[in-house]
Amino acid sequence: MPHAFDALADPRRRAMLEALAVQERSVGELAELLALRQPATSKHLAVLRDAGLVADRHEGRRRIYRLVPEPLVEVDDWLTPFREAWSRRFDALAAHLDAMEDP
Amino acid sequence: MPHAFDALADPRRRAMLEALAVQERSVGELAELLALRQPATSKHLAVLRDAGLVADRHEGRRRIYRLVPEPLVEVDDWLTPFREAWSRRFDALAAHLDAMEDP
DNA sequence: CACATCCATTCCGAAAGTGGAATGTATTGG
DNA sequence: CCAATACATTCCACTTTCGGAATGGATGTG
Repeated sequence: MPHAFDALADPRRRAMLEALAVQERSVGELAELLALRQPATSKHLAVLRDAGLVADRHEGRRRIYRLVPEPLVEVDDWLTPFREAWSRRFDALAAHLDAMEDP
Repeated sequence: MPHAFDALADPRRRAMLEALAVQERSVGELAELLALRQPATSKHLAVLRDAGLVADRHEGRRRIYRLVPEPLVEVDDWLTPFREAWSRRFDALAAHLDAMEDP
């Protein structure tokens, strides 16, 4: 089972997640949205499912995929130690701008 | 030039960024920290550099790498539309727990 | 000026990711 | 029951990625 970061490396898979964040969708709808063929779409969805980022249910002969946001929370948590690093940057920039305004 | 998400897919590169978030380090120090050989370390650093996640400067015959957090801000921004999705989940969970406490 | 150190780069071979075509399976419609 | 629809899966070629070994360049040291 791969990590969420592995699944997020592909831009089409990120686009799938963006689409699923709006509403759940079938494989065919996702394929049309991303201009992908059906097998490629199913394979990308399998990667997302293995990473726990999507889940699916059956509805007639269609398969409806929905977003599972929990792994993205882990990504968000991973970013936490870095937020301090870039807030330091913004603080430095703000101080610099203040110094420019103050003659 | 690859996207930040491509660089983040590898766990060792993520560990490098974590180490560089604490302080800047030379290639040799990173190699020892991650138990990688020097060429492998340099290659991973090249990926991070191409993604704009690190920068380097020369200090004698050593090369010192430092974190460049800006691309991580983009990752953070990408997560924004999803935060609503998982806050909805937490709200639903909280409501559920409230209902359990309330007989 | 040798010689060692620190690192980037190149050249392999192995492994993994990706798309297309074909095939298999379950469900629906006639 | 038979054909069509909606997917998943398998097989195959192609490309990319990755590590190790070897090499080369630049900077110190004696």
